[in-house]
Amino acid sequence: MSEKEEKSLHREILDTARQLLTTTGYARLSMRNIANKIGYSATSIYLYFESKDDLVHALIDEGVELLGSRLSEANASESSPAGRLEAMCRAYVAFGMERPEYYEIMYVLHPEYIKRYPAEKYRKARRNLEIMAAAVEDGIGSGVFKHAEPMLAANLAWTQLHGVVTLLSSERVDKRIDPEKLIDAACRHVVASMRTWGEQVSETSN
Amino acid sequence: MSEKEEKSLHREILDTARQLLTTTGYARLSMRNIANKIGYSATSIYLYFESKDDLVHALIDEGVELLGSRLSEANASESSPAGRLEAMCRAYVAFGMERPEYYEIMYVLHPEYIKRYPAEKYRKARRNLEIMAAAVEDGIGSGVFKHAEPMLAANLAWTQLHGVVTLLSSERVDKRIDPEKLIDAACRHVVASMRTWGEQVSETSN
DNA sequence: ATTTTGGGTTAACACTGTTAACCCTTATAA
DNA sequence: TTATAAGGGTTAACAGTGTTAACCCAAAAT
Repeated sequence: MSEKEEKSLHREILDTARQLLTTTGYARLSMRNIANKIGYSATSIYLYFESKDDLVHALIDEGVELLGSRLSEANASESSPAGRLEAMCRAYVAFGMERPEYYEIMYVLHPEYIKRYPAEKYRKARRNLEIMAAAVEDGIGSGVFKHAEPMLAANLAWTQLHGVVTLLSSERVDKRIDPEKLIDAACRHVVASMRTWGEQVSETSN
Repeated sequence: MSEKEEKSLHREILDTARQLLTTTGYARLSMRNIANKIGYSATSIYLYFESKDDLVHALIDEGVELLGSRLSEANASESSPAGRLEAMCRAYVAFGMERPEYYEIMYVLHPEYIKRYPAEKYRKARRNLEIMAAAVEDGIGSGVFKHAEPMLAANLAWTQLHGVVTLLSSERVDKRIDPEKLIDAACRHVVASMRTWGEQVSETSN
């Protein structure tokens, strides 16, 4: 409270929570831990946040924003639909691997432990997927991608990337598998599948 | 203690834990909850299990076994490598969607909350992936699949399926997407990608 | 001068996993 | 037969969690 006392407690709490989250992980992000770090009592946090979930939702917001800017950046770095899509895939995985704590509260934690992300805020989160869907649509428009449903395709891509991120960063993938190779395969894979969609409707009988 | 008193407490604890897990989820699986249901004190559980993690590991064992039998069954239900692989994909996702509580403790919970699954037991869990890898190898052998690294391919398939299961069952996928369609796309997709691997090494410049 | 209010506190509740100390019955040993 | 040991269970307690209720005090408003 020496130099910047108008740095509202709301901000200070959020800053400390973020720092605690990124350094020690969600498991050790407790109201009392936050309060201790800033020299207040734990209950004073409730003057600025409805609940711990409310606080975490604010952090999720930051994460969504962060990922969004990464995706937009990747999207702008390439011109072709395929190039844009692949760049975004790599950006998505990179975000997930570099900021596992953010990723955890955003996409991993069970809704049992952390209350539902408010419906209104969903739109911003969904926007991120729509950026990818747009690239898919462009690809379809220019004929390089053959796919009937862009949203379905984008979600399929998302599940692939999400699977790679979560299994890798929870260290469940066999160590004999090179993570970089897996990531690379997944990203190239997502793009490749957009090109060849029609051929796979054939029955898998042989 | 009336009819079957030789049903050891060890078993009784495990049975109650499983029931509690599958009905109320991991979030409400506590030592005291288990103990109350069987009329013992919470600490008596420690006479039969080292810790809560130890107990959960036993449940994970069951889950691994369950999934394993499902995969084997699927593997045996078809003859062609492609058919076997696709059947296993569907079996994997079906297991994940039907038994989300098992799936959660097996593949979702952060190692921060639940201690590392013992290294020795890993082999059994890994066996499940190896069943899938075997189908991939067979496909390569018979020429229908073009892939250099079966283990990498199997892991890539795994990440795709895992992503679908986790995002769907945590209800993070937009409701306008039909879950069945997404699952179907993912499974067909995994198989299809095995057939056309060589073509995707080309640069994504257009 | 009195009242209201904003911003903070402490105490407490109901949980969690886990440990230490104890208790009682049964089986074993001297 | 008596003393000892062991098995199987208990209660009390610790350190931690999110959250609520009651309180307290200084500053602003009436």
